[in-house]
Amino acid sequence: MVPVRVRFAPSPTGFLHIGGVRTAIFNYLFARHNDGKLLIRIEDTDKERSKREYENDILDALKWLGLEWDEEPMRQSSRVTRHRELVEELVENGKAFRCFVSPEKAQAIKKAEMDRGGINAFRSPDRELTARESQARADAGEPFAIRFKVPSLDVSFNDRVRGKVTTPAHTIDDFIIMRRDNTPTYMMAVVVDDSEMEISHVIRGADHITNTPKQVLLYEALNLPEPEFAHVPLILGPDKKRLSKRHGAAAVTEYREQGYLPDAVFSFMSTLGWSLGEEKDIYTREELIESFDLKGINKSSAVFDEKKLEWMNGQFMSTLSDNSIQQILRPELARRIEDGAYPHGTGPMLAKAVQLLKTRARFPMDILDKGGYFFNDPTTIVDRKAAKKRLKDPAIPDRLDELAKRFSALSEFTEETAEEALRIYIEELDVNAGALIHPTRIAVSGMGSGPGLFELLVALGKETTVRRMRSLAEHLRKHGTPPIPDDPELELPMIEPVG
RNA sequence: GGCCCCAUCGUCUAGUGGUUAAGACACCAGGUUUUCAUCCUGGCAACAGGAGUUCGAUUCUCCUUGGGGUCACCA
Repeated sequence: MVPVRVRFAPSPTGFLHIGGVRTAIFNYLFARHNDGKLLIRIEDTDKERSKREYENDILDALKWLGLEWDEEPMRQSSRVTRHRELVEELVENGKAFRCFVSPEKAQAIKKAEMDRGGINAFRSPDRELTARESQARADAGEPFAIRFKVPSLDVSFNDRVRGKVTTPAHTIDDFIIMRRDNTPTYMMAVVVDDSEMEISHVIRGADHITNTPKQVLLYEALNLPEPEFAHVPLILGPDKKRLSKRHGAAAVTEYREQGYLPDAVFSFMSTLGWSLGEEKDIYTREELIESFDLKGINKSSAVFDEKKLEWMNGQFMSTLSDNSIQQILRPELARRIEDGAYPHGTGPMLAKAVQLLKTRARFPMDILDKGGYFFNDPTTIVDRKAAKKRLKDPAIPDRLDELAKRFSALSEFTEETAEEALRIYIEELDVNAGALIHPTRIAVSGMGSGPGLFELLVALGKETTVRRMRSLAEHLRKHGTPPIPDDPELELPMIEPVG
């Protein structure tokens, strides 16, 4: 049994895409499950488009997801000498040949074949040039690329996901293995590198499926053992088109910025297109490593459902300790205090905000974004609907004032005493509890919904509660309407430092 | 268009030659005289179509349809 060695081989021509991540995850899982190695190979043979910044982005994204690799990442460009050697070898033993046909001409030949409805792949007119003539033209300085001389036998390989895949030889072009500028192409480089890196299993996207027969041909010509192949189905957008930048946040780093937890993304992507056959929705990293198997990979492509990812993020959030959520939020909170968005000295409110809001939040940042009232007096009521519905009774200002007065008189301000005070008052008024509870919630938080009222009041403290209630009462009396934002599109409450 | 691949609720998936075809997300309705963005309960909702094999097909075979991939001197 050969040791398991797999590789993730991104090309640094763009940011790491959420679809690419799944391939990386499958490779990682397969390696860990089998006590094998995961290697990274940067496929940068396209000098024009490869950028070092993308390379860094990709590596950062992998680290963020906890996809630790073994051995140093390798750059394919560092191996061109070796690639050339083997190209040369293929030319010498007649398995590849110099092709002097210009790119334009080759293109025209292919187009002509297609136009007449032909089914034959490109066969270079130069494939049967004698060695001597070929050499002579090269010596004369005529530009050439090197093409592989595709044999006439059909090619097949065994795919661990789809089973046997067979391709008729006449559908495979005499493909280029070295360009006219003397640089080896991807097709040549992958085969040589996978072989020399001793890759046991090539796990990659299904978009590579049609490349595989060509690579198999190369393995045979080079007399190298083939790895196992597993082509995982592509991920689709909601429109059933292959997932791409057009579908919104596609770069992994964007998910990180949006507040997705690495474990949630990891778990979600793992179970997209793979399943164990049991009714379980959420797996931990350990469980995934424990049970991952190529057999569980589906044949059909899957649509990426961001709503479900969001939900899962919420699930993972609730497994996090208050402390680690605070940890995540602390830098941003510090920034907001620095910017003056929140007053100094409000840092300690973070613990309370996290405690009360974490089960309701799907992203850590929700706690800050929707819980600004833990740090600041609300000056407007963002939830217009709630404001209109809950504050229309003209008796509300007086009631808020009266309740505030009663709260203020409490020697101990606890959930029990606060609730008792409110209950007594509603009984006196002979109204529903909601008639007082909702206006109070809006007064202290500016929101129509949130944590249970009494725990919220206690978390904010008596002083703050009373102040905010009186402030809303005053506004209502003075203006006759709730302080709703002028701009109906306005989403964030206007913030003013606490006086 | 050629070639390759795929096909169970809107989405992700489970499943079997005979099942009330299961779960999750989403959605809807309740659980509230304390909201919802948490939690609980319930509901809606699928075997693409047509032949064939079979006592019996969602399951096996073929065709059709639909979807995807790929057809670079990119990777």
